[in-house]
Amino acid sequence: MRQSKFFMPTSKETPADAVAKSHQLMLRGGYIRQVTAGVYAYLPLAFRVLRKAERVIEDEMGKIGLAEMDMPHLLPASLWEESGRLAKYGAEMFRLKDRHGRPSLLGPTHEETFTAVIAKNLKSYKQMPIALYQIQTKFRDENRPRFGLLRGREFVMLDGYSFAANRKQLDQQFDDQLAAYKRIFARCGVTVRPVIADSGTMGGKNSTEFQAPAEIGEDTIATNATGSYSANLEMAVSIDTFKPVTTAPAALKKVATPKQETISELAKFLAVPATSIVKSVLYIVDEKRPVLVLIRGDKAVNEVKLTHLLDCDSLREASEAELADLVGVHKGGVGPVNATWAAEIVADNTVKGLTNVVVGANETDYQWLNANLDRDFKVDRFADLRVANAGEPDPIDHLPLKFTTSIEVGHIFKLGTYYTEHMGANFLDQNGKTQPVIMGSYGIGVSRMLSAVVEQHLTKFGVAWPKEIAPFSVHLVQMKMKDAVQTELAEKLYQELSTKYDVLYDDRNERAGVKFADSDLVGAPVRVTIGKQAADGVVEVKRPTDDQATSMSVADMLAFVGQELR
RNA sequence: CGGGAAAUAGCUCAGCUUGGUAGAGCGCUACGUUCGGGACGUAGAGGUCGCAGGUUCGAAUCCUGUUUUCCCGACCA
Repeated sequence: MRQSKFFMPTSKETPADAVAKSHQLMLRGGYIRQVTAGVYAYLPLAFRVLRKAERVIEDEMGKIGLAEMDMPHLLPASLWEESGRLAKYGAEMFRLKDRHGRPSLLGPTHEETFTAVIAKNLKSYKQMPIALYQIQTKFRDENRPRFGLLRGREFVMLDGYSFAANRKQLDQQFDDQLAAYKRIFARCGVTVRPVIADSGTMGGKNSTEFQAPAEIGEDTIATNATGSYSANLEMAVSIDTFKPVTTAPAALKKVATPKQETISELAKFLAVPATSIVKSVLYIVDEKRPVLVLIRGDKAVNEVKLTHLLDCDSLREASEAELADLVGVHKGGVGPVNATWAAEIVADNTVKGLTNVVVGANETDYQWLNANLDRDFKVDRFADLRVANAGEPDPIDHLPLKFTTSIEVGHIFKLGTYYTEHMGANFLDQNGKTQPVIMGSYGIGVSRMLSAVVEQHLTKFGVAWPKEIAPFSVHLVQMKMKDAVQTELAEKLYQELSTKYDVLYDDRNERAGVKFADSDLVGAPVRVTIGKQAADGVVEVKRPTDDQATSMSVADMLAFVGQELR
């Protein structure tokens, strides 16, 4: 490609709206342009990277025997009614009506669509195991799109679905996907950690996210030093190292704690450690059931764990208005003693073994002292409901957990029979018995992965693209367009290199500084500069991570390029 | 969805407090001088000041509404 014909509007200045480095780089480098919030035009550079990443995915999917296909983006809402997700998916979905008034939507994911097709066309165990995938644009009306391609309202995703007649087949399919995903990320130059993850409201097992540690990111992962344990913070389990001191139960006593709304304020006011306070948080479950959650004062409630325990579709903290209505107190005064308004009281394991604790008295500005479990309040269920803390021992090897912000670039899990049961995707097994098809679900955020790659491969002035997905493999930069000797050599090398590699030839009549700066933004694995030494058949070679270029003969350069791009 | 901020030239921003008819740098065009890390000079093109209404002799500036974008949080198969 001749750069004079290419389109990459670069700029010196950083756009004001971009915060993430990857976002800035892609805007400055002319990779993307925003069209509206969370929606971007992929300019030629980004498009090339995207296409190459897709080719890597197609290659690896082919290796594990998956056929690629393409589902429609425009879907009837009725499909989602069948699965029961129309209401659950809620505001995230782009909904529209066609001219006949039929409710429709733009596909945010395609479990339903695949299951519907399978339900009609897969009838025998002999047709399984089988798995299919597609790479296409998804639509999600995100509340808050951000960081460029990291979270868009329109984004490119690989989504794959496996269909199995039995658990063993599913396990094999899952393992194949896991291996393929590892190869895909390795080839795309993304450093990832597979972590234990939540599988969401539709259930599922072995939920594994591929997390790319980066400076920015929307997730936090907890890992130990050896990597024997790594989990998304929302699922992370850690060992509580606090050892409660048991004291003889003392008499319950009500004390005034005016205007003490938080645990730290309360601890200071009463001169007790936070570990002697039991925090009570009222949750509204599925918009109707008030559930009181107890946890030791120094810990925080993990809502994902709580959702799993309660097996609910939604939950949220009660609002001040609801607290006033149900309990008659401000936040901070809620407690488990005589909490008759709670449909259920659940507690985190940290509450076990505590004696003579401080709890809210269900009266604004009053707390009970010396409250004791079973004597003064009851707990219906105990479970691990807390957010793990950095530094706590992991549950496998008891090594301290380290927290890292990261980008979720992939997610695979064993979905099971949720959709197939709801949508009647059944088959006949060897015994002629009807069974629901067992599904697996696999996804990679392809456009998001671009952000992750850039975040992980930034250089001082630009980016160093991994060779398999670099927009160009070689950037041929001619210093002086008016120099006939340079032009002759450049044209010759352009032809020669183009037979084997993707070459961008900077044939623009620009100053050296402009060319180098743009070249840093293109981030090709090898830059070949044709300058003053062209007459001697000498060129300069530089990789994005090299501090300076190296002069070498054309022959050496060709060998070097071959080595680098092998 | 809650909280905060912003919207003026293609980009980055100033001007607004204290109303008087639009500015800078970069980019763009032409010419000249330069020519290996985003050159310099001269001359130019380019703006419904997000939109609507109000106050006023007069509004980028003050008031009201509205739209959009960004940030923090919540949410996120």
